Amino acid sequence: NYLWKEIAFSEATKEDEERIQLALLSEEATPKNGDWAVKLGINLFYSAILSRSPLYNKQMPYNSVIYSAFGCTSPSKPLPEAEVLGRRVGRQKKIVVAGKWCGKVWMSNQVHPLLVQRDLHEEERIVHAHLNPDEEIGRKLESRNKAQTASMNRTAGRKRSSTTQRRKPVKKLKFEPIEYANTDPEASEGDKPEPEPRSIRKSKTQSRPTKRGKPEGEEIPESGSEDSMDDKLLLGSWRSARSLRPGGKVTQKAKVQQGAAMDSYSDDSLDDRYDNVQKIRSGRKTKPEKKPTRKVKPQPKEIIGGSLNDESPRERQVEPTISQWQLPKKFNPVREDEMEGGPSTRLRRRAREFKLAAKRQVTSKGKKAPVTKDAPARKGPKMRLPRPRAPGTKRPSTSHDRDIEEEEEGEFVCNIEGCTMSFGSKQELSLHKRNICPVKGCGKKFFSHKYLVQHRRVHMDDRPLKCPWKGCRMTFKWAWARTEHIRVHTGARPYICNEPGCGQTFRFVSDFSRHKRKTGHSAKKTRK
Amino acid sequence: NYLWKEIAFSEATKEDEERIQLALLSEEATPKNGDWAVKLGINLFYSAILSRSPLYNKQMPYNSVIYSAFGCTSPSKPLPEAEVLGRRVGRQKKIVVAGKWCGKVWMSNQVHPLLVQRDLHEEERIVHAHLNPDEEIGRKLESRNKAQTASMNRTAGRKRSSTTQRRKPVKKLKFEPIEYANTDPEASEGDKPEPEPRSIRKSKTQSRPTKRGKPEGEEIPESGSEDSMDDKLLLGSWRSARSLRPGGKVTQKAKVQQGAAMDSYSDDSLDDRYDNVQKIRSGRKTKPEKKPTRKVKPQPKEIIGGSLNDESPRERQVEPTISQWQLPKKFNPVREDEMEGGPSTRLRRRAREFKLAAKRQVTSKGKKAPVTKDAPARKGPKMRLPRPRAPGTKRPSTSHDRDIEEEEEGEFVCNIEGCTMSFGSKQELSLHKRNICPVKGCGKKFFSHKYLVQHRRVHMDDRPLKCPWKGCRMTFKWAWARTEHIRVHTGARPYICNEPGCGQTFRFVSDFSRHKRKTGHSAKKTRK
DNA sequence: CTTTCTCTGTTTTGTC
DNA sequence: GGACAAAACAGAGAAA
DNA sequence: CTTTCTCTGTTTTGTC
DNA sequence: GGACAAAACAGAGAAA
Repeated sequence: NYLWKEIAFSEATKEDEERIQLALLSEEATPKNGDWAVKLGINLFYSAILSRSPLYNKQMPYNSVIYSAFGCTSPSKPLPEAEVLGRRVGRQKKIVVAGKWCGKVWMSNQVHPLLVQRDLHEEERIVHAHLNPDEEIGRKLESRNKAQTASMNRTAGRKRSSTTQRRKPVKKLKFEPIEYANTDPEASEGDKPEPEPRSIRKSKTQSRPTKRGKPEGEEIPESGSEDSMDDKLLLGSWRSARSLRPGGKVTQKAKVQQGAAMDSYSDDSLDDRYDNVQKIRSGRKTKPEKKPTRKVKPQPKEIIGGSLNDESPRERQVEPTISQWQLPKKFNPVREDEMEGGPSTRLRRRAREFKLAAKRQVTSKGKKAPVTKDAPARKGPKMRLPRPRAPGTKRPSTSHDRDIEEEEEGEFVCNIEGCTMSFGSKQELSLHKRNICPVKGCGKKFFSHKYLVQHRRVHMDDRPLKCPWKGCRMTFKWAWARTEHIRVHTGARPYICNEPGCGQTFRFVSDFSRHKRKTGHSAKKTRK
Repeated sequence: NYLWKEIAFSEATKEDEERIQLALLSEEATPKNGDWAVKLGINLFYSAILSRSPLYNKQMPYNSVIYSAFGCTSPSKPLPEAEVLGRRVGRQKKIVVAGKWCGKVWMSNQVHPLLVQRDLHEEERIVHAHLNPDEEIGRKLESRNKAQTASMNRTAGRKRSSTTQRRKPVKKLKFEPIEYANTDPEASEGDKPEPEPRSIRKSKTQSRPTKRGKPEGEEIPESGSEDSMDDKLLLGSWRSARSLRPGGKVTQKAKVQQGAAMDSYSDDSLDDRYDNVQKIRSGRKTKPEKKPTRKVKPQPKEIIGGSLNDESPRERQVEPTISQWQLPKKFNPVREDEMEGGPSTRLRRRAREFKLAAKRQVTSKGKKAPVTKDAPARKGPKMRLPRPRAPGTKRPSTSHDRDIEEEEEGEFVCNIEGCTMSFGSKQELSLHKRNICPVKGCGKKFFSHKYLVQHRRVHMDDRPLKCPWKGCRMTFKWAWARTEHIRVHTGARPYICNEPGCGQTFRFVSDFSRHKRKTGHSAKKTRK
């Protein structure tokens, strides 16, 4: 029973604004909509509703404009139009560093570029400049309909019934969402690794070798440093065949280059790099590989003694000592765990699962594996000081010292297809060949042997993928985690429910998938 | 007017506990003490007081035992003795992941090993196992006085008057604090770099070359990969002479190795690695190098256009685009800044200083520096795709892609003593030689030319030093920051005021130094 | 105001 | 179609 | 319970 | 003593 006016928000009177504010309180006003803005990844109404809750204002970085327009202030005291030539004034107490902390606080100062108020020309430029993968499609829309986008934030707050398209882009918008919802073409591109000049991808040339799974000519050091690129991070009992085969010893040179590829964004590039994993010492029982808690376990005396006795003032390093504190599980003498092959499910079970898996773990604990005797005590110094050096020479700097453990161990090499992993004990190799992670306390079983290699990163501390956002310190083990994380910065909500009349948007696959599961919406895939 | 009982806390009656609780509320009960516990880095009384404030319980990770004993619960309802064989039960809702986030939340679940309750034998083992640099001296004390430590948390809550030493360690404790206060011998060791096999330290052999500051025989690629180790991170206009001289071009190989030394803990090892810095384009005015804000600046159209036009679906990368969003300052056409040499103070001025420095910055903006023309537009694609590659070959994975910028630019090489830096413009070199940071918006002046090289890391996003704590993701640019951060985990408070009767402890130099400044305590240095 | 903690330019310490 | 890598999904799950 | 966001084992998509 | 690197200091300053 109200005749909707069609005016730009900037021209709205106080009365209009009050009416908008009231509309937001209405019961019928559900936060799901089919607005075209949603198709761009911005649910204005939804955001406006949330903006009125003090709980959520920090969680809407990209919605600061909406927030200032429809936020918690009482309708009678409309917020000042805070936009001056694209800069917001006031409001924020202090200019928050972008990415100082990549948490809620951090985000509260960012504005989605599509929401930045400015004149149309500037708008176009910024939109172009600020594109990111998740907004790619949005940008295409944008360039076709600048005027619309520029005035976008003035159309917020209308009722759902008025959200059907009133401007030119109508038809295009109707079609675009399909692509927009599920493709991040450039994010994918961004994750592409720098191809190794030649020698890295040789796994392709090795067509199912039946014995030892190792192609010939592999260790030819033709390309020198590049060739040893993926022999980095030689942690513990797993290591790549290449570093192993030539002499059974990893060269110092290879060690120096360990960190070389640390920071490529490619998920896959990890595969080559994670050719090593946390050390497993079958002679000692370890705690389940779960996050350390404050519980401190008693530890065998002689081990600690050995570690401490090593301290010559010059040679002793801080990391090994600290590591021992951090990782009491490593030396945990408790022996009640049993292993009989880990679980194998489509989905992870976490935390609780770990404990169970740990119980099931490790059958033959009596037999000592080769070369595992006094390793723990010698570990620190050994790994930090590969060999005595002349005074005045620098040690080659190894990367991620805390993650690197010595690469002695017996040679139990996997002979499966393209697999080049080796282990310190027959048992570990056996588990590995049955697609079971041999890490103590893990014991998970996988459908794919290939994945087993990637799985190792779960047990390592390295997080080689970095958020590309300036100043953001977030790091990741998985490319997908990074891909989705970036949306925290961009504010993109690329998942849009196709259900007629729903139009809910989601920033993360997981939430979209839950939505579909619960509501039954969008049974068919949005994409293709 | 109360006769102090000397009983173990575990044997205290409810009445005793109530009395203790009340004592904590007393006005005379000041949080500074000279208790022996303080000498061990733990101020029990102080902690007990703080533990009663809900504001602080999260900030006392290492004090959870104290917290549960003297915390906020009302005296009439004494907390359950929550320690069972060294594991705390109840209280904590869930086992918090150690280091999932290295913030307040993270720490709230840790217990200082010296506070863990268990039998004496276990205690000894744990204390040894959990040593960290800052606790080194404490450990020595500890091993001499096990019994004392084991019962430590039962002696809390007494009045100050009773804190003078009642047990054997008295005399030793009187002497130890001197060393304990200021030395972290092992933390220092931990930060030692891995020395480069030979070629890195050659700056020593180059004794004050007068022209171009470059020793002969430098570019001999004898040690191959090791030699190029410190030519990593060739960002922008600064780069090391070594990568420059051999051919004026950085080899792809060198690039591949960029990340190699990323994670050594050495502060100094950074020096060799940070031979490059953010790109400065003298042809364009940039914003002061300060943390990005949400303000989005209008940008020159042609630049954006150039950037966007580059997008072939395969070649376009995500990082460059995002970088442009993140770094609008890079393209900021505002031209009001002036440069006339930065400030030179003993202490940093931050934030505000930046703005001032920016104003003073950059004198000769009219002259175009060589080779700076269209760099911005081409930057992204160029740096991501050093050259066309055959399909199917991987790109060499560069580390920290977001930090790397192309290394074209003119050759303005510093000829100062051991300096090997080069710049894209005469102006930049000139500033550099006057010990002024040529980064736009910085312009700080330094006392030491050497430090200028280290200073570059301030302008880079890389944080190659990692917290060695298991699971902690904190990263640092400065070794000292890391060294002090580790105390967050260990709970160590190695700074102890020597003023008779004061005995206050501090975890960070800064706080200690403020204490001394304000109180006049400990005018003479604690250490030697 | 407080406490906790990080950043960084200069000073101090340590080593050769 | 096959093989393979890259990307995405879909759940679990932590945190507030 | 909610929303926001990360982790990871498997599935889907893309490329050759 | 000198030169140099490594460590520490001492302030600023952010955050709660």
